[in-house]
Amino acid sequence: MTDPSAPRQPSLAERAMAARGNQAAAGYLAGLNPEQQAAVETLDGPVLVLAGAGTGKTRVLTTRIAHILNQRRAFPSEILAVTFTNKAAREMKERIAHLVGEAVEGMPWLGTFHATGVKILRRHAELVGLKPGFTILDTDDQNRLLKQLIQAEDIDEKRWPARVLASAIDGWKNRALTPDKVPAGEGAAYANGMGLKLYADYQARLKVLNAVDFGDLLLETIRLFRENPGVLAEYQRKFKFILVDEYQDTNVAQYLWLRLLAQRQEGRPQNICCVGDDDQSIYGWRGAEVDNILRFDKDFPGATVIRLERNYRSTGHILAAAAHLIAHNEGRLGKTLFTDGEDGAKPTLTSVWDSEEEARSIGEELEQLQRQGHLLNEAAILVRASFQMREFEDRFITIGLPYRVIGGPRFYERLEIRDALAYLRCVAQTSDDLAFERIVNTPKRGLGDATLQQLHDHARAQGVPLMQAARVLTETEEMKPKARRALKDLIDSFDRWAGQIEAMPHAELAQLVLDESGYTEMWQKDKTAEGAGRLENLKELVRSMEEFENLAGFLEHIALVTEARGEGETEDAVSIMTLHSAKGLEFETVFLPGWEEGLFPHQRSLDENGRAGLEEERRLAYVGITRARRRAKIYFAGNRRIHGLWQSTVPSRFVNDLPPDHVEISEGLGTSGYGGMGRGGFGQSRFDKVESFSSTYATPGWQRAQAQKSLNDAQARFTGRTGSQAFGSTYAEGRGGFQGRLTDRSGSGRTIEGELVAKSTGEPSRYQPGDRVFHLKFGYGDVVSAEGNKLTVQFDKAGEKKVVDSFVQAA
DNA sequence: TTTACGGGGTTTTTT
DNA sequence: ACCCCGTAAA
Repeated sequence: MTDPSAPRQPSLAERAMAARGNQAAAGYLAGLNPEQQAAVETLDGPVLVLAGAGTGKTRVLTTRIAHILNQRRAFPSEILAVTFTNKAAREMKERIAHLVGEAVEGMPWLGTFHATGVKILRRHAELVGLKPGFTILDTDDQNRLLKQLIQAEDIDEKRWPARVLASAIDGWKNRALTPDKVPAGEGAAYANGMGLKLYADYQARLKVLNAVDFGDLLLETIRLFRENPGVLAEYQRKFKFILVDEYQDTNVAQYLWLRLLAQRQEGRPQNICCVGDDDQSIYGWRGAEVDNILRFDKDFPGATVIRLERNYRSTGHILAAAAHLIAHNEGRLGKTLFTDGEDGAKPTLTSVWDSEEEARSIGEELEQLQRQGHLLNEAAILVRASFQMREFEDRFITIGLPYRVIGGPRFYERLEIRDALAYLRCVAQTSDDLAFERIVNTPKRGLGDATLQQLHDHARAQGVPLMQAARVLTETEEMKPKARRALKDLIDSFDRWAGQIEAMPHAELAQLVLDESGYTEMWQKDKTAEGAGRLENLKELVRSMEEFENLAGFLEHIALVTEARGEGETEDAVSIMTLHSAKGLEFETVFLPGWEEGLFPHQRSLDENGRAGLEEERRLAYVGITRARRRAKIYFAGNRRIHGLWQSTVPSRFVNDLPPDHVEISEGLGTSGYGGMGRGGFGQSRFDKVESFSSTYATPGWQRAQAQKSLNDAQARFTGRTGSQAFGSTYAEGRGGFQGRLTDRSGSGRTIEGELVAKSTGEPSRYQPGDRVFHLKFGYGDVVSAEGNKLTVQFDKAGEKKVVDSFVQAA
């Protein structure tokens, strides 16, 4: 192992080359610390860069590529750089462009594992029994295909859902297990031993359909390499340098894929550089093997290991808290982050009564920060599970605080988008059976199961695609006249559209297809909020197509990319997302709610993976804290509604993993919280007082809460609040008859909201009771009352909600 | 073709 | 408690 503090002196030749009149040379290395510089300049042999959170990982990766190019060690086309997500690939590309300009355009091998896999596979498709135009199935296609196979085997779909099998197959593929390699025991687990057979059937069916799923993009490439050493050698020679981002997230298949490409050639070790952080491995549940990073130097003997521990992101106390927390994990390579920066504010720890108070507190802290000039864009709420998001959304809608939910349903996975894409796939490739099946009766054309079955039978008998079968059958008398006419119309339409591919811009063609097929109309008839939203999405889809060369190019792109290109999110809004999707991001202020046993660490993680599960959860906590630059705010509630039931909860063990010296116990909302909300009247005996209403709260949750009082007192000891205080403010609010009364009491609370609202619009409400309005999230509804800018609306679907009028439009 | 009911599930997510 | 899905019945 090379001592990172003593970077290798460049050879004379290297220095001469570097001096070759390149001004940028000095520039790109200048701002690096010694370890980063070593990571950039150690070009020969295997290198593992253990990059802690916020230590400049991406910078090292991109600078290293710039350095390779600058040193003329390889052409841009000879560098393989792989990431996990498109987002990471995009970011890397942008940052390299920053360093080396146009040269990045010559880097065709910078991309995700899967995109790289497709690229290789398309070139050699015939060698693995595919045709070059093979389609890439997504999860949905996969499920429908599996469902067919399950039905064919007469297996009870209820007991053995297709998606369970899909995820089993996925898991096998993550571990590079082809049907012949699956351990017998595992193969038997599904449907009394049918699992393995179904997996094999599925693979056979994919071949017939000339299709692959995501897992195959890697597995088939591995097979290609193994069965064709010549092809492998070609790529091994081609890739002079290999760089891998987030190495701790690689699964077995990706690992094998990399190993094949990185095999030593002619006795020389390969120039592979993997960057990762074992402490940020949070995807074990989807097949990531932390082990890959832990045993890197065994896989690549003589590897240089460089640790990046100087953190440029967070203040001292935040780092100390994160470091102390993660130190509770065993089985890590061990890094300790440090900073030369200021200590800053200590992370805060706040105990709240329930999730509602949690949302209210965070909302008020956000408003307070905003008044101090803090951008909402620079704040994020990171939750363990997505159901936690709703509470925040509800609260923020009520107080009119702009927010953004990151990572909801993906654009291309939405029903309407998938339908639209299926139409386009059929236009582009008449043999795409899965796409055809999807839209044959969408919108309803009276082409039901019976017709489809007929098509299937014929198609299978003749060995032709469904659309071809349909073409033949409509020429005969075998079908009912009604179905026959409908089907004929559809086929004719597809012929017509396909004839237009060359003749008109593909975005226009898409619009034409959607309109003429009746698909647009189908959603226009749907008057719910959903319908309107879906039409919006369809418009967005057509718009986004313009960025692509042609229809085929567009379809290839979306098969690999699940996110829509983000419209410039310009509005200042707080982000709400899961801890998982926060990896790689950073914010000035980070709120970490829900630190309770069972939720975080999640019970299921503990149940299913025991100690390993716990450690992964703890890494998740570590990821959460290290997202913060200046403020990290941790919360735990004493009660939380889970699956609709109130459950009393115990603070997370991670709370106790934090170093007391670096954490500040927060008094909740300070003055604006208990006192400021005008509930001071409850005073010291708040608990007793509420208790006297206990008949009103004779819910199981409340009873449990009372039984839990001693536990809460224990919490209170930790938070420095008395037990009764820990019971918090408003159990009653939002529940039945006390709502009005407590709302009245909270006059000062309304003032806070009033200020905010006044700031945002300054106008009296444009709406009156009885007005029909539309809300993006809740759909259509009638205004019940209007008070300033705040409306109470009875929504058709979502029930009565308080919203700020700028969130709705007249309907 | 729509609607009503029952049943099952309810952590994290990419490609 | 709620939501999604699929099936059965109108």
